Amino acid sequence: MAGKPQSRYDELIEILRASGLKATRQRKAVLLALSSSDDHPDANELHRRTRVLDDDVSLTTIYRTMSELEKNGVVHRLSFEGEPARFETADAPHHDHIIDLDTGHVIEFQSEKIERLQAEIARELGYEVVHHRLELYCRKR
Amino acid sequence: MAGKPQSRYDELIEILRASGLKATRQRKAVLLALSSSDDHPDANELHRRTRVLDDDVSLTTIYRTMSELEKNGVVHRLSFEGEPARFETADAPHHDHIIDLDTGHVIEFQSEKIERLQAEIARELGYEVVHHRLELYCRKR
DNA sequence: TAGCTAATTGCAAATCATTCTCATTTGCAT
DNA sequence: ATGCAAATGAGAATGATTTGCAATTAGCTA
Ligand SMILES: [Mn+2]
Ligand SMILES: [Mn+2]
Ligand SMILES: [Zn+2]
Ligand SMILES: [Zn+2]
Repeated sequence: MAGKPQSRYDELIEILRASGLKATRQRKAVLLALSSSDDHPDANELHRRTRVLDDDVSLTTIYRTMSELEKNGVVHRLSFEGEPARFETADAPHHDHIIDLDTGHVIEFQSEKIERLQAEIARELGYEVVHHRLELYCRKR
Repeated sequence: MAGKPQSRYDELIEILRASGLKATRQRKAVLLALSSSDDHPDANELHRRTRVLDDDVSLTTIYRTMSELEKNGVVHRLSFEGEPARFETADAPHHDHIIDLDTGHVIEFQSEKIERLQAEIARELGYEVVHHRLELYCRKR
């Protein structure tokens, strides 16, 4: 019986185990790299960041790990217009994104009202929202 | 001086001309195929439908025409999770989409409230919404 | 109507992101 | 320490979309 995780490192191992995955050297590095990121890296960028921590992790493993963790709700896959997929850990509370069309910067926001309206609209049509995607492509005013 | 378009056919020609494009046999066929569709075909499906009208149009031209018309706001490109891009004419009033996760069916909806909230949120952050994307991935309840 | 020319087209090759194959390695339960 | 299913890296494969280029054509002008 495992006790409470004693360190960040043990925490990562626990997250992986909880997802039914072996806590490999590579996965620990990828997950540490992603959870240390406060932005939304794509696979290549995440690969670069992971290599800083452990230089022997392949891009293939980045993709595989993201897919596995996505299945288990540990990470979210974002796909903005015409760009390769980006990733973020799913530990922060739900939010949606504003994409600055000029700079490419991504800003997060939350709107309880919008969330409620979405559910309402779906319900009226006989549906229940499993998940959704809301992106605002904007320009500074 | 061109008068009012006399037929559906002339209408298409006019739309193309207004976009600064030559009204080629191929483009007329693609645009007719798309504007006759009441769903959201992807490039291959649109290619099939176009060939019914004119059997000599390449898939490349489908892609090129969609890109040109998208630039001119005549068509919208939709990209749902993990699927190839789909297209729709931009003549209908703005709406967003519900994707039935079980059947793949796409349902359209409009919510003036949500649209307003989006603009409001962006404004508060110093932005103005150029366009957005709202997709509800749902299941029947 | 004929001729001109830049725009357009089809085809094949190229790109790009992502996935798959498979031989080799490794985590971890016993 | 041992065994084996799971995981990994390298490279090939895939699928959607774009691009290069030589041949064709729309839409002027004369
Ligand atoms: Mn985010
Ligand atoms: Mn639609
Ligand atoms: Zn949301
Ligand atoms: Zn909308």
